[in-house]
Amino acid sequence: MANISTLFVALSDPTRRKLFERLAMRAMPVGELAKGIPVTRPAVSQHLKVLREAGLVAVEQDGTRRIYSLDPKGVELTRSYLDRMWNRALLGFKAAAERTD
Amino acid sequence: MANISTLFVALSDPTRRKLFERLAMRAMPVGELAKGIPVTRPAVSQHLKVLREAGLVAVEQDGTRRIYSLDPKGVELTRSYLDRMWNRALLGFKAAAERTD
DNA sequence: TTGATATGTTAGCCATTGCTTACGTAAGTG
DNA sequence: CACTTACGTAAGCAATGGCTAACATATCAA
Repeated sequence: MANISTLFVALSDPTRRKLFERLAMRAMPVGELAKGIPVTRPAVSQHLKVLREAGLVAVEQDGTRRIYSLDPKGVELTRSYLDRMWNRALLGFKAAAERTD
Repeated sequence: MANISTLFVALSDPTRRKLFERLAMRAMPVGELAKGIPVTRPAVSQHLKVLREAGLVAVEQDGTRRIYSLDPKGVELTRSYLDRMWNRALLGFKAAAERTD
């Protein structure tokens, strides 16, 4: 799981992001997630698979239901990628400023 | 520019991410960016347009060349979105833990 | 102006992907 | 056991998107 590509692809779809945002509020089973989202339940399952394989959400079985929740792992990986790029840019700006002296 | 959708869509393509990463190292004109990337220069221009409209890179004209550089704005917006989701999840975990007591 | 350099834009093609419908599966209930 | 509930999977379709080739534009130099 969880290369950068998979993470950004997962978060690039509006429906998937909506699911992700609701799971950030609180853990939920698939059926409840499907309500209030204008796509069918199978579509939700497919989206959850993408989010899960990216490491952005986690599943826990409870009887016949599967409780999905936000997975810190994927969030952290995405954040660290952006931080890395940001730090690179800072170093670059600094180097450029010193060359200007 | 710069709704969350546009940002994640921009970063979800490997070629665009490669351009973004190189611009994080240092500012560059289009021609130099196109070298070392296995797509044609027009494709690079199209990708840069997407990154620019997302607020992830900025342009500055220098004669016939256009120098692209990383734009902190888009990076910051993406980071803050992830932080927001992460904080939501923390609140949720906390509330769930208190209900368990 | 003429030419060269550097870049953006357009049209069209092919692969990807998000959606629905239909089906498969597994855990509870009578 | 049969039945229901909750969910995942597969097939097929329509829309999106990234790519190339060809063209348009703009700046500088001679």
